[in-house]
Amino acid sequence: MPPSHPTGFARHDHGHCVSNAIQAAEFACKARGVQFTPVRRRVLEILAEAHAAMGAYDVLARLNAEGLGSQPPVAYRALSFLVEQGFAHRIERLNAFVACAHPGPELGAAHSPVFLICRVCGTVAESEADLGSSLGAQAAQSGFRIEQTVVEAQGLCPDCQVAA
Amino acid sequence: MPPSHPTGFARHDHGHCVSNAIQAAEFACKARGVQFTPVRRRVLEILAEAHAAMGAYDVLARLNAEGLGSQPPVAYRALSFLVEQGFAHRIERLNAFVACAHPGPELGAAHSPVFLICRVCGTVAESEADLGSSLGAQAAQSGFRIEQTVVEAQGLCPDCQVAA
DNA sequence: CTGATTATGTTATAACATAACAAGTCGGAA
DNA sequence: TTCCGACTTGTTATGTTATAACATAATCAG
Repeated sequence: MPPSHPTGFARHDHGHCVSNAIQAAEFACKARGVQFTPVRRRVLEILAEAHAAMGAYDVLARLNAEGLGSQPPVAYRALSFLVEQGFAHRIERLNAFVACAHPGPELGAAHSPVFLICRVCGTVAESEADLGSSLGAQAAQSGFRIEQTVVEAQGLCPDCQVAA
Repeated sequence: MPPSHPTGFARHDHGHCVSNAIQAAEFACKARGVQFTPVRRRVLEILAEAHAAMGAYDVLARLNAEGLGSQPPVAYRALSFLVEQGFAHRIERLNAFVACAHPGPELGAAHSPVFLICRVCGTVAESEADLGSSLGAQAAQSGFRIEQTVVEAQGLCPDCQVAA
């Protein structure tokens, strides 16, 4: 993917947002006493740079090219770690992964993100809309206790609407 | 799965709800001028009887046992048809399929269902909660046009909460 | 009947994911 | 220092989910 990509479909300084994400993750790892190893760091960088959903095998190909691992488990382990720590998210719909778009100091704090996926360009935006709470209330009425929510909307991003 | 399963986690007459679903689908297919072939009918029956999410290969195994097809594309084509027509839904989180729980005359009318997935027993309930509209409004503010929404919540159903 | 359309059968392979075990790394306790 | 234990990575093999591509058969309108 070329530089200068949308987050929430707005232009931004991309190199800056990548280094932000890495720093925030590094900080969070120290605070939690978990290791931010070279493979894990590099995978997060790759995701953040792409700024789009990437399949595990796409990530693996990049790692491989850099000598950081050549077998699927290497990529899946790093991705699982990043998802567990809240540094990245899995997009079920695409069998793919994206860097978390909210790399603040509270990175990884439980949030139930909403993803907007453009079906043309594949860009994924992480929206702030919090549906989890209202959904939880509704579900509680039927006696169901929600632990985790996946919300993924597919459609057309602003740019691709213009192009069409 | 054994008989007598929950919908929305409430007991109900299961045989009745299966035949309901089939009749509604048959009616809808006539109205739309599409074919409700034996394979498609049988796959919908299998899903409705299971009343839980089934993988494509589980469905295929059943078809195979009945001489209705032995190769993956047979199952995937039937499932795609059912999903397109709104007779069934795909659960992204599980890579699996369920019969639509709302087999009324307007079967397949665009609804953006919310699924409650029990992580213990695997039962899937289709909730009426409509988050799609509020989400669409939010997304519109950022210029994104939503065409389809997936909402899947994982947690504990009433029965499994008691058991725990 | 004929040709267009739609559905199914079949082979092969692509794409996604994990089990299981070996080997290396690193910090702290003895 | 040396050992141990926890964690991470390397590697092989395999399991699971999904589709491309092409051949055959059923259906239907004209």
